[in-house]
Amino acid sequence: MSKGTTTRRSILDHAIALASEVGLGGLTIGSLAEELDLSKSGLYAHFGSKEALQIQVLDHAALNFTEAVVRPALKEPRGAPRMRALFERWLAWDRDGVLPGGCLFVAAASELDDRDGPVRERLVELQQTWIDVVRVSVEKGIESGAFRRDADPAQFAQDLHGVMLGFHHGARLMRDPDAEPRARKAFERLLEAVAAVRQLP
Amino acid sequence: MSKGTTTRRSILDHAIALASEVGLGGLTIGSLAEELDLSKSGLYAHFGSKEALQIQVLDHAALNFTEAVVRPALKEPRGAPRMRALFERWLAWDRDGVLPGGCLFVAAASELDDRDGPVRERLVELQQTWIDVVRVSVEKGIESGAFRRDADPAQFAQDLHGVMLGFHHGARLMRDPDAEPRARKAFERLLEAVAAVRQLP
DNA sequence: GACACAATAGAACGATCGTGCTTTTATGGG
DNA sequence: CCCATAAAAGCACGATCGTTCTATTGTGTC
Repeated sequence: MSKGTTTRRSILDHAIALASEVGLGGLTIGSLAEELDLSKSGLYAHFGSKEALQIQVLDHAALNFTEAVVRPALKEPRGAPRMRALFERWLAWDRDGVLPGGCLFVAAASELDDRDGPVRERLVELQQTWIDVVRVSVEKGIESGAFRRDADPAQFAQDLHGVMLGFHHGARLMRDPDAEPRARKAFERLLEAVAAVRQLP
Repeated sequence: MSKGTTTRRSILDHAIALASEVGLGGLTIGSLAEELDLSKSGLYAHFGSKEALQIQVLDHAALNFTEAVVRPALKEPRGAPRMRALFERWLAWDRDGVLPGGCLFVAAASELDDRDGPVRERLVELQQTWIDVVRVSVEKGIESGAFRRDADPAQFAQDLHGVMLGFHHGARLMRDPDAEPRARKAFERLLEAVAAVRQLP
């Protein structure tokens, strides 16, 4: 791997950590360069603009997210186990992942939700694929008979996302130690609502 | 009302609108002054520091929120009607209130959730009183017999907050027109779960 | 209408922002 | 080892940031 790619990756690693705390807009070339013992211009040359840096930060975080949350969860069997893996791995990612400020996308979502431009558009794309992962997982659960035929996958996706955001708010901002068990309880109730009635043997 | 109080209020009105779009950190004295045809120093003199401005912005928004959401809802009868009023009025406040960027506290929460200092502390206080409004409303519902005795008010508060955040994400960032009906459905399910079994006459 | 004082303006400060240009240093294939 | 090229540094730019100071304008009171 060439030198440039190595340092670029190192920059992005630090950048996603920093952005998870101060937001994508709070990211500054100067502070990032200082943290990495690089010159501003040296760092800047890797991206060409702050906007390009922000987009690559989102992409880099999405890659990490896929590896840490999505891919392992999709190896679980369809139905409840897969949903539970998605949920539990997201919890772990937000709670004690590499990002000190928790899930970067939670911060980016409310930061960019009423701004326009390419950064917002990229975030929407990434968030849509995440929503789709959940939605499709529910659909597969229905097909395999684990979930009720009348379950609403899109509804489940929004509900689950709400549980996650409620957890993030309770745990991160309010520092409520009960936020996590409550999130688990809420998740289990969502799951019960879509679970197929067990066939008596 | 003295001149100073008038302009101060006008400043705060514009500031909460601006902050709902760009965040509390994105607020700048310069842009705010320009929008109000004031000099930077003239505006600045009203607050003495940006931190003080941010705190007053939060307080001002909380006052508006109480008037628009909490107070009217608390006039509704205990139980489901009051909960529904809290929820519906919050929806309206986030959807088409005076703030172009939606609920300011949603933006502030994920912006400040891993920063320290007096602004964060003030936000936590305000958010706690909101959470408490929901929690206590459930408790009153239990006392009045409208809700099950084994309902968990704190759990309901976090769940409801999650539904709201899920709606905000779906509607604001994803611009999904189905986010609102889904949020309503999620709310009704929360309500059903705590509703007392109806007594047969 | 004069006078105390509140409200606003004006100008400047050091710092930092994103960005461009030029030069130096490091890398790696022939 | 040479040398084209990649990577990084150095420096400067205009703009804007929050903040402070002093001066000017406005308001309300006896």
